[in-house]
Amino acid sequence: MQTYRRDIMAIGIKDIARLAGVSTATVSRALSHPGRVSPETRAQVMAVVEEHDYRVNSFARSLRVRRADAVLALVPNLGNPFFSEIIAGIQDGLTPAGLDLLVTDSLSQQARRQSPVTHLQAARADGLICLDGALPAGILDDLAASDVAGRVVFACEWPDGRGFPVVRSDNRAGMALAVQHLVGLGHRDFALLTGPEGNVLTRERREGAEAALAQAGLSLPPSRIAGGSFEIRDGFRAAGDLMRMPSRPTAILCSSDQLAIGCISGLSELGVRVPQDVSVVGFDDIALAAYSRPPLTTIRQDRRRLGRIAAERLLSSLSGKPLAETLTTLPVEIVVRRSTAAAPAG
Amino acid sequence: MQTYRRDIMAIGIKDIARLAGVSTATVSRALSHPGRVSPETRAQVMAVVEEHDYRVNSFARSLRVRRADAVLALVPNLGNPFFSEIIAGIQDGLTPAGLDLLVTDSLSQQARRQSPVTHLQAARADGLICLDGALPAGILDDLAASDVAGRVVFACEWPDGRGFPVVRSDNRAGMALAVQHLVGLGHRDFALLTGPEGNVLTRERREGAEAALAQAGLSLPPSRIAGGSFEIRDGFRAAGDLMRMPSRPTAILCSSDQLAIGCISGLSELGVRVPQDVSVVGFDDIALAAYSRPPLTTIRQDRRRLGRIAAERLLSSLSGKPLAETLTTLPVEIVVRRSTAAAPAG
DNA sequence: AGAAAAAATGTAATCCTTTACATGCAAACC
DNA sequence: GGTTTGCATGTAAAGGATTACATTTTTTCT
Repeated sequence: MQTYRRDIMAIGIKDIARLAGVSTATVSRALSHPGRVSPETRAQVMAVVEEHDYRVNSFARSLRVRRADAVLALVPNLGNPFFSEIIAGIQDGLTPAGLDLLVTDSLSQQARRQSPVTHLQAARADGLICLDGALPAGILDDLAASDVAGRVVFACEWPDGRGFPVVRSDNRAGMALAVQHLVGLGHRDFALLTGPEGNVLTRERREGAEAALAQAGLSLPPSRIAGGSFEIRDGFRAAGDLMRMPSRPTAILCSSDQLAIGCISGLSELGVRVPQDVSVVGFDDIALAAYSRPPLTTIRQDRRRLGRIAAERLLSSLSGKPLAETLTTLPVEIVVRRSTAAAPAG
Repeated sequence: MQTYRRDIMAIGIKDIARLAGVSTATVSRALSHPGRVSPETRAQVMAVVEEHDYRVNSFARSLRVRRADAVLALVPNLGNPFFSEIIAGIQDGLTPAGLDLLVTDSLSQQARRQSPVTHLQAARADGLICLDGALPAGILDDLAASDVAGRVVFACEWPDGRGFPVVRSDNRAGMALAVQHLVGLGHRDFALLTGPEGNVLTRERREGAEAALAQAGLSLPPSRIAGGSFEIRDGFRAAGDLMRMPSRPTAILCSSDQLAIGCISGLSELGVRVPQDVSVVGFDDIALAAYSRPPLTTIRQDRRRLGRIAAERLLSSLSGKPLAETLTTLPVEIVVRRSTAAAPAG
């Protein structure tokens, strides 16, 4: 329990009013609606404001105007650097509108046994951008409740069949691009490294891969599917599992760059050469992808843009504009580097 | 300019009071000081609160108690994943105390032409954890002003000679560890990849390297110092520069893992083998370090712990406890992997 | 010049809680 | 039994801004 108390406001609007010889209403107007006071008065007020370095108390202001001018971003796990770029994009989208950004992760929310909805209900944030598609049903019910409807958008990940507005990358198309690239190089024998069970991205990327393979007359037997998280270490582990199989794939589709890098690391340990023996493609195009050894062929998704668009969507939803479309799908592209090559003969 | 306005609070303390048949004072006490109301009354109030899912309006509350229950973290650049782990640590430190976390980066602060001090003065946050050691002098002056004194702590980076409380890793010792390791492997010819000019970490790590080399009777001529940022691409570039020199170093000290990974990537492009021809050591031990090729020998700093301790320091400073020490230096350790080996003969 | 319209400013209510102080009432004491 | 003490609760005053409405001053128009 906190016990401190700060004299946060040394000086208030009343003091400014007194010093400038006007009423508090005029001070308020001079600051928020400069056009509605005479130039002389404004100058006079501003001089006093500057001199004393006065700032409006945002609590009093928010209380009165019933607006927080802040948005909450909920990340599954703050420690995961994957999200930082999206957060930066959200910040980009919020800054021009003058909104602040609050950040929490699902883990610490649970630790405090509170739902992100609390923040909305407690009026601390005007809206929520949720990067966690795996929220418990109870929380999703809360989010769907009328009093927060129109104040939530999901980005990157999303929960199924709930009808929330979503901004995401085209995960299916991404995997299709990867498959087409590899098929073009003569690969016929594929494996897939998936993300965590139950995750939407895992599912979409798997389905995208399967659809594109089917199109090429190929299929993905269960024995060729490994993974279980987006983390490096599971890519490393999965590489081992895959190579222990009697027949080996020549191409490995990874659901994240981290998986791909771990996978390549694991393959190297086993003496398997990338791309001569096995081609590997990642997903995301994180900064390191271009500099790992070998440089990683991957699917680029513009995470920063994704964050920015999510923020913009939320903003327009907050200002009452109906959303043109509830599902926004951003294009992805393939970046061919050197972790993929023609399938080995035989 | 925002124009929306939300009926953020559907239901207020007055409604709860009416429905429970008590006064607002009693409702408030039932929620914040449960011991000060009779068990029956409390149960009755709680029932109504639960039923209507009431949350106190945090603005009204903060206005009254003059406390935000939130802390602002200022990052140089939100897009840089290096900071995510520190942020997670800060969250860890804040959560038990029930404080929220606001995040901004220096870039968007500048874009909005406002200083982080604004947030403190506007009472939006009780304290500031600053991860940016390169703030302009004007802002540092503001931070040093009496009304925010005791509400700021620097973490990871810090400004020089200002006397702010700082939590940091032992950068000098880290570099010394790296040098000793390499000297032990027979290396005599060193190069250093530095971070951005003017950065404290750049300076501390350079000085640490130079001191440790001096101790071993070695030195670092200016021609052996390259870099200029912590980014991968500069590591890549610097590798090229270094290898174009008439005589080549056998060991490269990098001021970040990103530099090291870029450097190894650049060396590989040039056909220089790591660690057979050149040993490379990084700094930070980011997640990828263990899985890059070759796995990176590096200096581990516990970023999460650093964030947590910074948060705890701030918290105790906010509650008026005088800080035992203004400078907290966390230990680092060397993690030997496979990017370092005995110096090549001759 | 006088009336009407527009602009500038002021007064005071309002946003929602918390909490100092007052009140009432029951238990504890001598 | 009559004070004293202590608990449970209520009343009402902050807390610092915004803004509807009222008022005054200035401009514009005929």
